[in-house]
Amino acid sequence: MNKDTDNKLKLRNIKPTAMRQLVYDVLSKQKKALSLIEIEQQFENVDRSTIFRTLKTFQDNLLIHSVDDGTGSVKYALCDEDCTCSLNDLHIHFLCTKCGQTHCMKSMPIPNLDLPKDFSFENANFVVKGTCPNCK
Amino acid sequence: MNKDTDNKLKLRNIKPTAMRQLVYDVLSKQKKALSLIEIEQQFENVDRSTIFRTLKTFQDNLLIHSVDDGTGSVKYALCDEDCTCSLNDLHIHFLCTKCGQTHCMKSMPIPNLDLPKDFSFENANFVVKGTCPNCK
DNA sequence: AAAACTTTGCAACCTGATTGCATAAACTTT
DNA sequence: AAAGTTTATGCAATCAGGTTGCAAAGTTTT
Repeated sequence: MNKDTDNKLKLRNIKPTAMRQLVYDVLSKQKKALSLIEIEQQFENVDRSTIFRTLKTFQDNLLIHSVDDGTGSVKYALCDEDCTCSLNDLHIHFLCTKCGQTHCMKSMPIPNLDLPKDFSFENANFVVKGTCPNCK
Repeated sequence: MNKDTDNKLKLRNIKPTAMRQLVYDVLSKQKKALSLIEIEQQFENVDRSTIFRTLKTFQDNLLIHSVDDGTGSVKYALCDEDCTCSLNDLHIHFLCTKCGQTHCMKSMPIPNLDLPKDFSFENANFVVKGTCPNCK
């Protein structure tokens, strides 16, 4: 029962159940973004749908954001504490084609775009693929 | 038996079977990118796996490119005639959140990026979401 | 036209995501 | 603190898109 985790959840108006604390802790221990399955594998006997719903709750409350990196499974990563999941918080994600890890490039915001007339910008998913420093 | 389609396929070293001509024609009639399922629905009695393999052949031979727009189904669109599916040919795709259509923004190349040291750039998928002119 | 290769159709399967429903746990209200 | 209400969890089942194995049909080569 981690007091710190507890607070992080409460700050986002998420009732800190045991399950949620566990999932939060898994995410916070990782620098990379994790898939539902990867999170599931961190536990022995936790049901997939529970984690699924936990992640949904987290995402609805802006505690985490998701990335579709094109590998077929959506990845999840903690947001920064001041994140509101709005345009300013969008950033590039990097998928290493060797180790398969997906990194949040929080220092690289999605670039500004001049969309053609009458196209509106709401959101964006920008995934760069290549080799990460570890696999170089 | 369309002579023109026939040539387009041959130019890419694809044997122009009836099936392939049909799939090509469906793609060329559309401005937007189409999913496997959407293509399947254009026909009465064509097997999904055949279309799947047709698309694979097309993609292997650089006749089409695919986009993962995050909707859960990969979309396919014809490449330009001079496309080599290399970095220069990468462009932004736009997913309209109202009509669900995915457009190739061929006039909008993927912007240049300064990746942190030791990250290499191989490829990128940049999908912008918003409202398209039709749905405005 | 026989042999060799390619394409197609069918059925089956896989994986990740998602839902329905019943039980369990946590809050509320009296 | 008991009864009632809401919320969270676990299990089983389902769904959708993607993908493969295999045999039949169609092509090409010899």
